[in-house]
Amino acid sequence: MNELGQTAVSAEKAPRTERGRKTVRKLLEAAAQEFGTRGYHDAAITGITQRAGVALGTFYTYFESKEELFRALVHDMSHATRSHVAEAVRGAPDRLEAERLGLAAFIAFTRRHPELYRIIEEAQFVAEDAYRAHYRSFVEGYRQGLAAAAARGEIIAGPDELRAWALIGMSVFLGMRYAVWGDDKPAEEVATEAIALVSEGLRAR
Amino acid sequence: MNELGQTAVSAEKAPRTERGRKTVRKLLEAAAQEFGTRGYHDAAITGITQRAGVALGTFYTYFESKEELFRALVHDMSHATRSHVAEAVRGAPDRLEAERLGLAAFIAFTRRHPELYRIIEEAQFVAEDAYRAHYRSFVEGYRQGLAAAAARGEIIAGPDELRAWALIGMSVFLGMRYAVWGDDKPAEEVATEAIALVSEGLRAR
Amino acid sequence: MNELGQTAVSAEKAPRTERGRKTVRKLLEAAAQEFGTRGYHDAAITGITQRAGVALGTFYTYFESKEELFRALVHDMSHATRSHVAEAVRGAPDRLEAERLGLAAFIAFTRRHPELYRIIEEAQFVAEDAYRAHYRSFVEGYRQGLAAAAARGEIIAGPDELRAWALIGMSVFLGMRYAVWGDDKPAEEVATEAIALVSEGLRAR
Amino acid sequence: MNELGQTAVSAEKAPRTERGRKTVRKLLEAAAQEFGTRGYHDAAITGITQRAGVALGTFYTYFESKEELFRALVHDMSHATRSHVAEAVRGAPDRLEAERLGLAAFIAFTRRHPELYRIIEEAQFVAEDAYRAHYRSFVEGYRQGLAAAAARGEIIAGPDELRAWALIGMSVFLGMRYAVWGDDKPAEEVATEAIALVSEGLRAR
DNA sequence: AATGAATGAGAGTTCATTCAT
DNA sequence: TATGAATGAACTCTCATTCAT
Repeated sequence: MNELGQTAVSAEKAPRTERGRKTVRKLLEAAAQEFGTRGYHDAAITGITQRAGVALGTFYTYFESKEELFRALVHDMSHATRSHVAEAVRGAPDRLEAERLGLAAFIAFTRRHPELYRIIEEAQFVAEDAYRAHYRSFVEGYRQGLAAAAARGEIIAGPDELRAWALIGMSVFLGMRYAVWGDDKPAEEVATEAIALVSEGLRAR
Repeated sequence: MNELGQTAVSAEKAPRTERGRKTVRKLLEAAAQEFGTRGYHDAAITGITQRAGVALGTFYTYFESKEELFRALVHDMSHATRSHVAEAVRGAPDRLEAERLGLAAFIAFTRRHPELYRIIEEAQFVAEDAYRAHYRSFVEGYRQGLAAAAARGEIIAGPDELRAWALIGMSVFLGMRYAVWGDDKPAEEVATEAIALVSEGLRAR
Repeated sequence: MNELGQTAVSAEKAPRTERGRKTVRKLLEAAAQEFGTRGYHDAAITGITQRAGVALGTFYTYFESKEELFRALVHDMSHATRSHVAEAVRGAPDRLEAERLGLAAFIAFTRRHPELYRIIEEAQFVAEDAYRAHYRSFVEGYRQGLAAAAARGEIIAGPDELRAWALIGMSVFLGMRYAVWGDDKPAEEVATEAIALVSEGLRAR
Repeated sequence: MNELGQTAVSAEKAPRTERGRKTVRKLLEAAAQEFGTRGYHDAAITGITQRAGVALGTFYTYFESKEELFRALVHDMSHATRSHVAEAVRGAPDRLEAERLGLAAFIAFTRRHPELYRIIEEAQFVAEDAYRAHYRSFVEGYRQGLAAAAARGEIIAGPDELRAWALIGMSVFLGMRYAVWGDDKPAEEVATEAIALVSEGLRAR
């Protein structure tokens, strides 16, 4: 979440001074709170500017519209989530361990930033293209990871894109259940149990 | 979708004649269209009543508010989805085949009724309790199925609730990708490939 | 309040059977409750028909409109109030005692039927002509009483109409204060003290 | 009536600039017209904003709701009425003359501002607490005046609160009859005759 | 760069009244 | 006589956006 503000606001409205950059950052942080807790439609521009401690008009000094800001936020958060997971995975000895570490990191991150989860998921109904772009990126990275692992013989070969969607769907729902709705199971444990499922499979031997 | 109207509207406003029941049904069908295509917030009561071919006020003869109707719809659709899948699974020779049949049915159903998918998922942001109730029911049924199969020795034992969440998350995302967003892979094939993943696992042997 | 239904509803809609008359009476009683407790604008026709235990449409079998019913009620209640006071005054030995008895009766009556007070006063804003007619009748009777008493030498002569308005205004406000808002002083006492004021006057002698 | 705007609107919505204060004043004046001539329920927000020459939304920049504005108006007008009467009474040689001057001023004021009379009386049915507060204040001032006069020996002793209610009721009804409904008797004359009644009393001597 | 007053389209909701049964 | 479904005009209130200062 320290990545907020990375996204370029429209050239026209980009802040030109340090003071301006600071205001933009305050607005983005306030917006993440407001959208995350009240949802896109109940969020009010005045709510955002009040949280940010600036006047209403200031919002439009830096953003074209409510939706544009929301998109910027989705973009930032997509990046934040994906890079957080990628970071956690780095240096894993093999793909299955990478899976486990990535999932654990995702659960833990979602637990710390549930508003981020909400914003991304709500994008499905507010800025569908941004939502699709998020998951396409996620899937593409995942797919490559699986393909490389299969090539290395660490996992069995299979339809990588579909497997990526399946594994991401699994992760998202586990995040919803064990990070957003409840925290009745440690992130590590959630990850270990879920990865056991997809590593070994269900079939009795 | 032929189940619409099952849900009791508030006793106060329940229709007392056949004519009334027919009107309620028309409104529910119209609402499914309107909410499904435009989303909750862009959907307008006038849009619903126009589709239904009744006057605006008629809506309020049978429903307390836009949100109450939405909840009724989520409830109906939750039921429709779950019973459709349950039906498809009936008579499967074993659990893994049941999984495959259930997933294929879910994908196919979602392909036929994408508005239903959208309504349920949007409930997350409009009527969260109804959304949670939907997935809790779904998970509970799933969990029992897994527990029974494990007891029969058809699948290996494991944390059934978590496995249920994982498998449902997988299904929902595959439905989104291969039913709502695209139909570039037959439902049967999606199901077969996904179930192969969770049956056999990823680990190379 | 047992006088309800005296007023003829419009000839067109007058009940023709005993059953019909009973329904009209139920509606009038229900309306007195509904208007008296909720006020004219918050009162709903459905509220009246529900209290009366009849269907909505039945209302329009006997009344032209909400306002017509309200007028009928004001008319009935004006009559009820005035005849109740007139009754109490009958047989008083002199005018000042008649004043006292009339005021005590008015306060006691208002205490038993605050909804009646409210309906008449609200008529000022809903059916002003009916309101004016009520007080004109009241004043006219009062004026005649004062004129006769002055002729008999029981009270000093003076501008009778104005004195009637003044005495009625006094009574209405005492009713509001000591019957509708609070009952912290017996009706008899209120009457005795108020009549002492207008009998003897304020001037120290 | 030149006191409009004294009442603080909710801190949240208070105008922060001179321009804003002017707009609030325009709205209050327009509202007094609209409520006074059409009554609370027939008054429309658009009617108020049109009279004020501002857009509809501007109303909600400064007021929470129609009712809140009405309450603000009742508050202002209560103050205006009471201070107008208090002003007229100042410097009266004795209490009975004060009564006469106060009543004459009240009648004359009501004749100039009948909408004010209507707004206060209608408050009984729209904002009863504000209505009660108005008369409680009025009575309290009155009661103190009577008690002081009795202590000075100008009037005979008696139950001051009840006498205050009685005298105010008398005044209000005389205002209704001789200021709002008709002006067929000069205010001075109304006051002189009415005060004669309560000074000397009715009893023949 | 920042402010906050002003705008007005648009939405949900109410409810007296009508009318077919 | 009684029912209750259907109607739609009317109204209050919201809030993203504009703009003069």
